[in-house]
Amino acid sequence: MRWSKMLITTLRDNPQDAEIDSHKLLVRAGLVRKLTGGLYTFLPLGLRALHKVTRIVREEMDRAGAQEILMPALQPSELWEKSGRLVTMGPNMFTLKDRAERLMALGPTHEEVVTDLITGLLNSYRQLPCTVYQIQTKFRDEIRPRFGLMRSKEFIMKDAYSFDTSYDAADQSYLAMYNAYKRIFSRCGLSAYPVEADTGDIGGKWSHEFMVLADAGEDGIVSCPECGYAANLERAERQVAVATAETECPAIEPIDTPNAHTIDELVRFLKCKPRQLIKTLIYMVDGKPVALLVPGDRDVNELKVRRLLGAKKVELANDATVEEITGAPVGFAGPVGLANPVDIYADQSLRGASDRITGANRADTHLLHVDLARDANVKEFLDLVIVKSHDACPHCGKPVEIKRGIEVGHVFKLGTKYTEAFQTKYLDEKGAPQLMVMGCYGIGVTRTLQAVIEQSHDENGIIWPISVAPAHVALLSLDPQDDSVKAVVDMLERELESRGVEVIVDDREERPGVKFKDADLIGFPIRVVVGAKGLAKGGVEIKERTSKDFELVPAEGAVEAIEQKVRSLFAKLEA
RNA sequence: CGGAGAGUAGCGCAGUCUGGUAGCGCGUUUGGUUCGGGACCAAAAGGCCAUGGGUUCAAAUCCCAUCUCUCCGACCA
Repeated sequence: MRWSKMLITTLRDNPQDAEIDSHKLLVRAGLVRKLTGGLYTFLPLGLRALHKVTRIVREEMDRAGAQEILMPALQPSELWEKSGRLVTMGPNMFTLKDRAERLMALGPTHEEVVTDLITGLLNSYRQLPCTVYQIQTKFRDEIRPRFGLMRSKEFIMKDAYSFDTSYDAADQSYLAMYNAYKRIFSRCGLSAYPVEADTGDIGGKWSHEFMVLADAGEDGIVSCPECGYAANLERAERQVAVATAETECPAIEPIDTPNAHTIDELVRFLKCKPRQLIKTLIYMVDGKPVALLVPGDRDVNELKVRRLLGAKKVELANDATVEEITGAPVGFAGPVGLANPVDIYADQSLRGASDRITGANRADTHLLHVDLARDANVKEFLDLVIVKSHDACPHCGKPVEIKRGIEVGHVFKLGTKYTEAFQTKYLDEKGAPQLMVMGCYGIGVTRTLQAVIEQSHDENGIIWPISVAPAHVALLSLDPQDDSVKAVVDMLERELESRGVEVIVDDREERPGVKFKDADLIGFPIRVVVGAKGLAKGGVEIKERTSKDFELVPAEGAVEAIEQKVRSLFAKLEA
């Protein structure tokens, strides 16, 4: 393939609207072009790389025994009513009406469609287990698309769904996908690792996310270097020391704290430590106000609250509600003496908390010497807070670390959430109808592509792992007019292509520097340089994108040497 | 949706405060000199200054409204 004939436009400057390196490089290397926020066109080079990823995904899905299907992106909204997700997923969905005024949705995911499909398709234990997958464009009306392909309104997802006769059997299907995922990401040259995750709107009992470590990642990952525990920050738990026997707590004493609304202000004013304070936050849980108590140096994890209280929606109450519940302006809430008592939940670390400072539910006043057991009516002690670095690992008690990561895949044990809603049953050996047990498994294909770039680049550009590179080899013809150079270039292109090595020949009338810069920017794993000078010195130059030096190989032996290099780069990824 | 910033040539930007002929660099086209890590000289093409409305003799510039994009929070592959 000839560079001069291809639609390749590299940019010297970073695009003004890109923030993270991978996004800048996607645009600068001419892989994608933005149409508008959250919508991108894949240009030839970008599409080639994307196809590499989808091919790997396909191969590994097939190897794991999943069967490829293709479901409609356009779906009737009744399906979503049936599963009850029109409410939870609703705002994220693009909906429209057909000419008969029927409400339709552009699929953000396909649990509904696939469950509906299987319900009518399979009805015997003999047909199970069954795992199907598709690679398809998904649509989500993201509140804030960002970072290029990382979070966009339209993206390509591989979604797979498993159907089994029992929870044990479903565990096997889950494991098969889990292992396939590990292979997929390592074949893409990514170091992705699984962490425990929240199941969110998809639902189900248990899930793992596959995370690519990157500072630009949107997720926090809690991990324990000691025992290997790893979880999404949203999900992560911590061990809490058993409350020691407290000394006798003095009687409650109000204290004036003018204008001290925040923990910081209080700490400065009272000259105490944040952990001596108890933060009282009024939350709306499915429309009902509750009070949540956490230590002064902690933040509430709203996802945990949602899960523990079995709620659909959890949000901080507005100022008016806070004033109504506490009888005081925002900033002075406390568990003792609420004007309109509500259910009080406290973080587990506050069990036995004594001699603490809380708001007094009165303007500019706090209470000293509060003993939760004695003075407050706590309904339940729960794990409510966001884990911090150095917290105790929930498994082994050693301090945990917090890193950032990009979620490239997510596997869920769904159980019967959807098969129940759709009455997806099979007949067992005794002829009795049973609900199927489901799992679902997603990979953000376009996001994975960007994650590769985020994890593998330098100041000169992308460093493609050979498995996903737009082409294996960039063949630079430094003197396109020179007959001997031309002869070698033509021979190499022909021979390499006949052996299945993908080559892009830079045959442009450009100075060498331009070609070197572009080859580095786009990030071809192998660079072959043919120039009059090199030929005079004895041959062509072969260089890996990752190394500084090149090998000079006689033109006659170059094809073998290049093919060898391609093979060994692939072998490294398989290892 | 809340908070912050930005829309001027394909890309990156100046000009806006203080109204008066729309500019620079890269890229593109043509000619020439160059040619192993983003060359140089000369010439050229390319703009409804986001949109709509005002103010003014005169608006990229001042005022009002709208739209779009980017960043920080909640959502997610």
